[in-house]
Amino acid sequence: MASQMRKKVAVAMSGGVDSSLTAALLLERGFEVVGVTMQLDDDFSAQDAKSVASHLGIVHYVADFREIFRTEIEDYFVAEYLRGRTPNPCVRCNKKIKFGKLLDFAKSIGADYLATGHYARIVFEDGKFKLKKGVDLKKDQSYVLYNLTAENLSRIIFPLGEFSKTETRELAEKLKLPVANKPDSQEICFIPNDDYKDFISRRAGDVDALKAGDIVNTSGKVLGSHNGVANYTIGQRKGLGIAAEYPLYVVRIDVENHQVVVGKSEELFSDELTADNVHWIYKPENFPAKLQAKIRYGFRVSDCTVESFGDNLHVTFNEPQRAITKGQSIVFYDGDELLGGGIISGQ
RNA sequence: UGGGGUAUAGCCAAGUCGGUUAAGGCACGGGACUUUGACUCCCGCACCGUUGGUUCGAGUCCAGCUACCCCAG
Repeated sequence: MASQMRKKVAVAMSGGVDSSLTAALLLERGFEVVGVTMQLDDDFSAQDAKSVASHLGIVHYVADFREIFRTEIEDYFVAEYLRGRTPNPCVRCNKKIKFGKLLDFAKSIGADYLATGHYARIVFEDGKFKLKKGVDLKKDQSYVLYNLTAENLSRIIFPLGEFSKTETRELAEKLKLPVANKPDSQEICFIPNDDYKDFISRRAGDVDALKAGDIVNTSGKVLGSHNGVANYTIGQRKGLGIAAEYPLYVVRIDVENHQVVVGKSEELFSDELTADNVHWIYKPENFPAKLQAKIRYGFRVSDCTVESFGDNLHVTFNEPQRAITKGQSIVFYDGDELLGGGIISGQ
């Protein structure tokens, strides 16, 4: 009888500790677990994931997402930088790939759920699934998940949301997972050598945004030169090469004039911004709405007032925010619950 | 080619009445942090223009040289 069948869950296995432990935990909970590793580029190895899968005795698949990853993530990543913006590829990948394409794949192989090693929680409360911050606030990854839908939440499991990273490692050790001591992944997964500027120039070729120009202060005085506006981001300090009395930061990127504008740290603050590409898991019933928001991953939340204008949002912060950056995501919370977010379009 | 001034790390700049290890900031390099880019934090980074001299001892005094700056021509 089908009703006697165990629930089947597909676990996104990167080969790291988090996703490996995720699979192990779900197995312990009695799920039928299958592992899926996404192939995102040509230089790819599912070696670790396969060895973990075999260690756990589960079926393992490789899903070839190279093409969609290239067009939806890599191309987007490059295009945004060329516009003088700073994209967050992980946010988009979660939307388009992990909880888009991969979730579809999971369904296609008959899985009831998709599980990942994210540090965030899905809680059933008040008759609905809510996305909440991970218990370990230092490690909380809910920020990159704001594009999930309420419907998605009912099909996703984040077993690590209740754990701290240390607990994860200890458990992985205890379960003798082959990757228990593997270092955390970092940087942009599709960029080798950690050199995203090189990646952009190789992909973009000979374009204006990669041509040299002036670095100027807010009064327009030329202080130095840069090798392409696409190589800078708001709030950046390193790499300007300009000796001054105080540290200089990028305060504006002027693609039109090929200029990078720098100024003092104080000049980076603003208490408002606009956002588009807005997505609500649960849209507030009334606007303006008093919420908390994060301007970037790994940052603290700040109280703010959100107004909605058609497809756009206007956000006013109680406290000025430093280095509001176009292309980055602003994510809204009501306490521990993530309600939605959008992409910063201006300030 | 008369007079005056200054010469300390890539840049700016402290260096007392000469005395073990030459402040600091910026920049730069390395590391930590990090499923984005950044920020932040930690560590590193000078034989004091040059040549002699005076001193137990000189970046710190004296002289020559060199460079630059200013005022005069």
